[in-house]
Amino acid sequence: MPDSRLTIIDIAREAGVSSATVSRVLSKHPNVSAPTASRVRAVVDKYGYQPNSIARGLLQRQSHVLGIIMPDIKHPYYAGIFSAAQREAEGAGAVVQLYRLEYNGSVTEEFIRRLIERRLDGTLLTGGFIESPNARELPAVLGRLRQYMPIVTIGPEIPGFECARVWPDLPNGVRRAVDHLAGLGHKRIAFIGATTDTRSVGEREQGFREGCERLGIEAMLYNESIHHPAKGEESAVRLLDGLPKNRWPTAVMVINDLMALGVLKGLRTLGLTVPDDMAVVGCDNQFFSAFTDPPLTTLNLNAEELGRLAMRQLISGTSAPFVNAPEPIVVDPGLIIRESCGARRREAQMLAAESALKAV
Amino acid sequence: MPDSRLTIIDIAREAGVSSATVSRVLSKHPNVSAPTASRVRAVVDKYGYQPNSIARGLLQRQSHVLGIIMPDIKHPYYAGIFSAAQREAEGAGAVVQLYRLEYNGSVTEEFIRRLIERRLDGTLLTGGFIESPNARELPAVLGRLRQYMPIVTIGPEIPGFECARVWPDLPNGVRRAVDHLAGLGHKRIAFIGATTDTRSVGEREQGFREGCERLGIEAMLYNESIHHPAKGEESAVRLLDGLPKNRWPTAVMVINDLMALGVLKGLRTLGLTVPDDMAVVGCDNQFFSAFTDPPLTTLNLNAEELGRLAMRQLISGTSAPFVNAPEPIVVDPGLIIRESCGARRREAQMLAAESALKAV
DNA sequence: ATGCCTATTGCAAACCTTTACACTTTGTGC
DNA sequence: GCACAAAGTGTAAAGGTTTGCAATAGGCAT
Repeated sequence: MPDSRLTIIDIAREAGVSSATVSRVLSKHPNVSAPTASRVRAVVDKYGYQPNSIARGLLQRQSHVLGIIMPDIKHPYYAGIFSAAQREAEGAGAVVQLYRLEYNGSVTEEFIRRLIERRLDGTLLTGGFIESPNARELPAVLGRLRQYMPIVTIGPEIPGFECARVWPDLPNGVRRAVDHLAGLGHKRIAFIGATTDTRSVGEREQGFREGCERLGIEAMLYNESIHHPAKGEESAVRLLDGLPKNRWPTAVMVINDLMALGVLKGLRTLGLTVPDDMAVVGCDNQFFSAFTDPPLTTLNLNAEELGRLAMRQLISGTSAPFVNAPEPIVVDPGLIIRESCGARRREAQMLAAESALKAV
Repeated sequence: MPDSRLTIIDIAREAGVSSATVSRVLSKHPNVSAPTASRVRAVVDKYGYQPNSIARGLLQRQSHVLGIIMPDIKHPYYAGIFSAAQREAEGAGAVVQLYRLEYNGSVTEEFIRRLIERRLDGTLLTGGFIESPNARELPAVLGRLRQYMPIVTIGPEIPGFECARVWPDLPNGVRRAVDHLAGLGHKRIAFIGATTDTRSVGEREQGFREGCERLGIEAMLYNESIHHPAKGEESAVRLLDGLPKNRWPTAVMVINDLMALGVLKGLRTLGLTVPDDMAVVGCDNQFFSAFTDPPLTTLNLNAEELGRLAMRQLISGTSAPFVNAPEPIVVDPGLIIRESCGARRREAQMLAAESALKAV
């Protein structure tokens, strides 16, 4: 592989100039005469020479590589974040590396080492591992990482560690969904949450409780340990378990669309009709949510927007890395109203009644 | 940020040894006396020193960074590949970078430059851009890339360019699905494919044609330009368009599960029941496919297996980069039978009939 | 005491760029 | 003709590590 060992020195020799001049030509430095520049460029093109960004990075202490740390790229929520973040980085001439850290994992010293070693230009963290309130070591270990690179999180505030961050206003979003369901006449609403003690769960639950309380609605809470459609299917059963029919919830808010997908199937299996027997609201607005049966009403967390904003922060931070943490960016989730909550049907009925009235 | 500038020289000075000795301690080289080693380690721990992998990479001409080039990480098929590939790389102490290249993009000289510049240890390519039969420049441009790093593709053979690759046996897989539908009594089967001229489309279509021909079944082909559930919803209408009812297809094979999701919705809207009025078979076995209504029978392409195998090849290739291309690894897709094809229902009916017979 | 072998350590080159600084040449204004 | 500035180019250092080779010291056989 002759080409791959080709260095700037070889090009310089062939063009009859010094390596400095070649470097200047390649980086479009103005102080190069036109004839020299074109001679150099000819040699560069002839051999297809491409400078080694590793060597450049060493000298300039900038790798143009950004790390993204998240639990599971297969989960559409994280895929959305990653995708948008990658695009944003690409636009800035940088490239992203994925580091996986499990939902319930923790940011260990050892994990941090792997990041530091790479001398990244910055790191974007998101996932349960930065949300756990009892991770006492988190501020210290992240503080250490920050000595090497700027950090941005998509997550809640971390007590004892300030940094740039982006986060959806979950309590408000969920409250909005509860308001909507209440407006449709529901008096008993269930919430299928999670047993894991993370903020992204806690804030949803909080929003739900508050929303119900404010409206004097009966809040029924169920938690699941893992989040997968199959688990959602099971939890549909739990919703009614041991309750007389007149105490059944008439609506259910599900912690994410993946689970909601399972809940829909579970309700179907039980012979219940959505939204007539049970209204369902999900969370995430996944690509599949518009195509479930019935199409899912869901809280749009706007994963891509989160990813885009976070990466933008990170990129602007890399040029001025150690300023004080800016105000967190809060993204307000919007409710996407489809069929599963019954609002559309009701709208249609009202319209029909109206025109019937007119006809009389 | 004092720590971040800490070099091996500083550690060496503090420990009263040379940088060579520190390096040997850190890389577990045997020729270091126990007292020296522990003294060095103490200093390393004291400052939390972490070697700079950029500098190491420059010297060793190995970055332990692998590139993955694909169209869209949000698509669950690609997410599966990426996820599995990342895990495999992680297990080998390497890290992956994502480079996005649109479905219908082409591997340009400029794009290749960006990869070469990074001096990656290897590249995994997958997506329509390596499948187009009329991409005349592909062998040349990939050949150039290969001068710098080993290449593995998840894709069909590229005429004029040999490299390690992994690919599902699509014709055989689709034929298997057709056989299955024929076995259920279907005589007119539709295929919703794509207008794009890529091998992953062509091979499916080929398998479908051959499968139908062999069994004397009427093959009805429909192509869509883009693949999204919304488009699938539309294409459900096209399936019946202008046909007398007795000429309607009774089963449809859809190019992927995403589209199938839309087709299911479209059929529902038309008032058709799946699988009674129309059997549906998808392709990909996505996480949501088990939870559609009805659960989708689908051809399992095993994206994760593809990603895992490809990355494994790449990693083994990085140690011996320029050997002749090995035999391609062919993964045989399996048919996952759920409800949407009607086989389950039929099974149940036969069972019921049987026991009824016994009862008589 | 001599020679040889081994274990340990240090020296210095190499990896490939970029860039501050110095030098040469040419042009301009007086 | 001279001082000075500007433009173009080269030299060499720097970035942080690894590693071949040399050097030193100690142990052991002769």
